[in-house]
Amino acid sequence: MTRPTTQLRAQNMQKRRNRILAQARTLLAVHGFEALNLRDLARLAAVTVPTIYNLLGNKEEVLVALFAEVLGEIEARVRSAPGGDDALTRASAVVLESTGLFAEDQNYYRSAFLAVEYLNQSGAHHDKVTQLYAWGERLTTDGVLACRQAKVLAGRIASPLLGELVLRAFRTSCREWALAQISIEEFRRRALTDVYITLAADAVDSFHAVLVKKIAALTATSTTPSNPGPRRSKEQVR
Amino acid sequence: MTRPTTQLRAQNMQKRRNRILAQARTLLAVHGFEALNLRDLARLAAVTVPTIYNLLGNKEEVLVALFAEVLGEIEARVRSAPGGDDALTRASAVVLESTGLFAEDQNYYRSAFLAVEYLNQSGAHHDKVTQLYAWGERLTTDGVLACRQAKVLAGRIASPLLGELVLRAFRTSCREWALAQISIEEFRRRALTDVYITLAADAVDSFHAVLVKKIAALTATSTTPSNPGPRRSKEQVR
DNA sequence: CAATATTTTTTATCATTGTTAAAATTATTT
DNA sequence: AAATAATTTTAACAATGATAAAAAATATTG
Repeated sequence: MTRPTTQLRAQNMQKRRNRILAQARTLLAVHGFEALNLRDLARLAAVTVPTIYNLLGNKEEVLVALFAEVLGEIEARVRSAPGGDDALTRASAVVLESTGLFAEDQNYYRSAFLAVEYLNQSGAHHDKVTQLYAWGERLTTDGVLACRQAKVLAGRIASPLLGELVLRAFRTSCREWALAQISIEEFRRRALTDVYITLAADAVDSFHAVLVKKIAALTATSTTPSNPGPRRSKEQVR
Repeated sequence: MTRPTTQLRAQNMQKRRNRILAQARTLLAVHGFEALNLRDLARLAAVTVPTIYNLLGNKEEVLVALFAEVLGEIEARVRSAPGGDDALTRASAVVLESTGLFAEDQNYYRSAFLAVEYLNQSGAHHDKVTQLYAWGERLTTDGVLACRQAKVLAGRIASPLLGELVLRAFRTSCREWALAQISIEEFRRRALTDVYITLAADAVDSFHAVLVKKIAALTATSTTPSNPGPRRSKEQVR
C-alpha cells in the first residue's frame, strides 16, 4: 500500500491558515489591539512569521481576512433573523440583531471592529470594509422602507436619508463600544433610541405616539455608562 | 549696560515648541497619518528627537498638545459666533460654524481630528478629548433647547436625546471628512440634513413643514461624493 | 568677570515591529 | 528513487518609538 504520507499539501495549508486566523482572533480579543504583532501570532499558531505572509499576507491582509470571517457571520445572523411582520420590529432589527450577536462574544466582535478601525486609517482602500458600510446602509434603509410601506411613515422625508442618519449614529455608538467606552447595553440602548427618534421624524401621528412611548421607556432603563473594558493588559503574552 | 545675551531661556524653548507643533500639524494634515514620525518631525523642526521628548513628551503627548491648540481656536470661534435670533439658525449653528471654520484651513483642522483618532485608539484617557465631546454635546443640545424654548419643538422627546443623536451622526461625518473620504461640502450637507431630520422628530406641524422643505432643498444640491483627498503621498518628506 | 551649578540639547544606542531574500525542508511527479 | 515544484524557516534589514549618558548652553553665585 502506498504510505499515507501523501497528505494533501493544500489541506495542511488550510489547517495552518485557520490556526493563524483563530489565534489572531484570540490575541486580538483577549489582549487588545496592539498586542497583535506578527511574531506573537506566529508563535501562538506554531508557525513562523514568513509563513503568515505566505498563507495570508501582511498584517493588513490578516486583518482583512479576519474581518471577512466576522462579516460573514454577521450577515448570516441578520439574514436568518426572524423577519418580523411588524414594521417597527423590522426597523429595529438591525440594532437588536447586531448587538445581540456582539453580546454573545464581545471580545471577539470588538476585535473585528478594531480591525476595521485600523484598516480605515491605513489609508488603503479595502473592499471588505466598503462592503460593511454598504451592508449597514442597506439594512438601516430597508428597515425604514418597511415602515414606509406599512404606511406608518408619511414619506415627507426620503427614506434613504433616514437610513443614513441611523447608520451614522449607529457607527459612533458602535465605535464607542468597540473602544470599550460604553457597555454593550448602553450601545443597544443608544442605537435603539436613535432609530426611534429618526423614524419619528417622518412618522404619522399614531406611529409617532408609539415611538415617543418607546423612547421614554428606553430612557427610564438608562443605566450608568460605566466602562468595563478588559483591554490594555500590557503583560507579555508568553 | 548689561548685554542682552540674557534671552530668556523659556522664550527660546517656547519658540522651538511652537516650531515642532507647527511642523507636526503640517506633516499630519498634508502627508497623512502615518507620515508623522518623530524623526521627520524633528528634522522639519530643526531639532533632534530627544528635544521633542523634552519639550512636549512622547508621540501621544505631542498629539495632545497639537489638538489642545486647535481645540482652543475652535472654542473661541464658536463662542464668538453671532447668536442668531431664529431658533433654527441657532440649532444649525453648530454645523455651519464648525464646517465654516474647518473650510478656512482644512488641513489644519483635519490634523486635529486625525490626532483625536490616534488618541482615541491609544486607549489612554485624555482630558482634552473628553472635553471635545462634552463641548460638542453641549452645543448640539443647546441648539435643540433653543428650538424647544421657541416652541417649535413639542417636547415629546427629551432634548438631550435629540442633541446626542445629532452629535453622534455629526461625529461620523466629521470622521469621514478628516479621513478624506468626503469633501467638506458633503460633510456640511450631511450634518445639516441630520440636524433637520432630528429636529423634525419632535417638531410641531408648522416647523416640521419648514424642516421638510429645507431637507428637500439640501438633497437637491447633492453633489458627487468624490474623494479629493490629498493624503497618502508616499514619497518621502525630505 | 570668573567659576560653578543647572538645564537643555545632542550623540549614540536599544528594543520592537513589519517585512523580505535566500537557504533548507517537504511534498509531488516522472 | 531521483528530479522538480512548492512551502517553510533561518537570518537579516529598515523604520520607529524611546532613553541614557555626554556635550553644550545658559543661568547663578563668589
